[in-house]
Amino acid sequence: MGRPRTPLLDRERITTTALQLVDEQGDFSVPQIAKRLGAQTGSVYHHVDGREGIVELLRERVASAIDPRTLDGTPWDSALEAWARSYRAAFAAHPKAIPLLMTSPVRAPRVLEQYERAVALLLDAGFAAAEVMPLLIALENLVLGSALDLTAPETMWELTEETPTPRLAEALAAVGEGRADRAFEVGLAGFLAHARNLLTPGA
Amino acid sequence: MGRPRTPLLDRERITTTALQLVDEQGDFSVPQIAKRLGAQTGSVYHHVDGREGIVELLRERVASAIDPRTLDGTPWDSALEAWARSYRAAFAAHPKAIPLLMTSPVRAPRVLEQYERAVALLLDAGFAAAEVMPLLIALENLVLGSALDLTAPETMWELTEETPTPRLAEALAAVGEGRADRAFEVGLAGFLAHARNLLTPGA
DNA sequence: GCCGAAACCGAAAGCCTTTAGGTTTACGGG
DNA sequence: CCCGTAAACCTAAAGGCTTTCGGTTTCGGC
Repeated sequence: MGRPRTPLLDRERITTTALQLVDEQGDFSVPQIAKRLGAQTGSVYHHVDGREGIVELLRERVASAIDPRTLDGTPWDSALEAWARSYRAAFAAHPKAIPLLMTSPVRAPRVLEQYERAVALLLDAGFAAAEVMPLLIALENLVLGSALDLTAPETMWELTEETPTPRLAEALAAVGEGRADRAFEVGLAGFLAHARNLLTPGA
Repeated sequence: MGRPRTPLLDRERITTTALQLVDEQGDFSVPQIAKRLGAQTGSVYHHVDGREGIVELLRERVASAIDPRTLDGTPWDSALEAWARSYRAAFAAHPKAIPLLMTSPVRAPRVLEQYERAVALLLDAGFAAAEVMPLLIALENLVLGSALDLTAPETMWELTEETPTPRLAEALAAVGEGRADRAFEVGLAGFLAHARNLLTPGA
């Protein structure tokens, strides 16, 4: 006991282990992390700001896969589309983490910076200040919502025989594998068309 | 002790108390419910299928405010729009319940029936079977996402002084009060336009 | 070589979910 | 009217979680 010769814990390893647990189970706990890293539960708290702090580390880790250069592209709508796709791909790589990340406020600097740049992109494109956030929020809802769908169909609707829903079952069967992807494409196309029309009506 | 002359607990009262707690705190626990109803924790489990069962009761309760007659309207796009607004209003009445309801599968018969009828509406309108679910999922994402925004601005982004985000702050200030509502309107308009164009291209 | 800081352990408080067995009351059939 | 069964509640407990606190050993800078 006492301080070990080579450290057992650090923020990197804690984050990696937490993400592994989330990918496997859809959730994590501090004792689980400690056990996998061969340490005691309490020791984790020396490196991290409580459970919420670990969630924030997960957010940074997942969001680090978003390519910020997409926001440098032109024209603005192509840049926004590329950003949305990169955003979605990052979260799609860890679909089970999405419920965890959607329900707590965004504190992570990396993520806030991306939004700062997205706001700048739209303002520079000529959107009114009051229009920008509604657009970005709508886009975020689209990205996260459709990424949430990636956690298997059964996760969202649980069809039972007591409640017959033949046409719902039919529609679910018809769309097949790429269900979540198609919902994303549908939503994204609609969003971009509407945004373009907002900027230059009837163009 | 023993069986009381007049019952302390039933599913109705448990649901109502749970919803009160969620409206106040954004969450509930079984001991909290029991305490408010003057019973012991374990007794609640005689009426309800565990914590998950209470969540499902909450879903039914909240969703019961959705007006199913909206889906009977014509034309299909007006009906869908009315349904989306009613759907959103129901969840907007209990914004803090949304994180709880978004992360667990839908089992509630009342809710499944609504989806069954929405599918029927779109199929009868002429949409291809494979198109229906992507559309409904996109709409659901829009409704729940923008309803989630209603839980106060601070809940979503926590701006700190260490990470300067002037233009994000500017955009947030510019949109002001009705932020979530505007995001919904923007998203809904875009969605409907896109759906109409899917059915009759270029009309 | 010393001393403060860092990293870990052990233990504990206080919450939670869920199950099990015991006790009293209500209700329906004989 | 009586009696047995089922319902509704309580007490108790197991096992998990988050978080804090004090103690112990090791590292690193001076």
